[in-house]
Amino acid sequence: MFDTIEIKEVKQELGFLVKALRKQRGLSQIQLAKSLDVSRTTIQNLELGKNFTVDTIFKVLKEMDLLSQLNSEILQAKNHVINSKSMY
Amino acid sequence: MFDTIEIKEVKQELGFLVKALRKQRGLSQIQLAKSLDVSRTTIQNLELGKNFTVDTIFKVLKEMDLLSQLNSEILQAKNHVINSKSMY
DNA sequence: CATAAATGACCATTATAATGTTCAATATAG
DNA sequence: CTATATTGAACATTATAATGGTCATTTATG
Repeated sequence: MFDTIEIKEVKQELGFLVKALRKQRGLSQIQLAKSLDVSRTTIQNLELGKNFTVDTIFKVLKEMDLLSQLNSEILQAKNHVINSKSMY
Repeated sequence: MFDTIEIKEVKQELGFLVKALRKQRGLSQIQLAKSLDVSRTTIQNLELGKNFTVDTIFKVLKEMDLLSQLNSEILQAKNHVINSKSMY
């Protein structure tokens, strides 16, 4: 019913987002990698939708000033769970 | 200025969210792990805010019917980048 | 156009996430 | 309370993400 979307597709979309954010700031993969203290290969794999760790994507989001927003949405989702009765 | 929040803290919050979602559905770590085809240790590390891969958290979000929502927010963020002029 | 910069791809090595197990501490149920 | 289930912790092993390098292709620049 819900979430027929594939994990692979979401990873690819996330990669496209990172690439767009990076280009918006006029950074090359090497420049971004250095500022995050990761390798260019890691940035490349992230942008191409391969598997990667939350540390990697969170470093990017923090650099792009999006980490606080994500945290807020996590807290919001958590409160939603707490305030709703279980249907299970 | 922005995003003084720490990566470690966001990982912990994400772990709390997963734990809340799991308990809402009345599942044990073992039950969730089996349904996602991962080990209990992986679920445990996720809930305790250790490092983990996007595959792991995306499997959880898909099981909890939250993956489509995340994908929508990624697309929204991407469109926001595209439609805004670069300040850099 | 020519030249330089950036990216995608590939590969060997290293670091670490994932697995599977055991055990003590907690929480839950009877 | 007692018994059972669940969870946090620690560990060795395995799988794989991260690294650093090269090279061909693509993209930007003069």
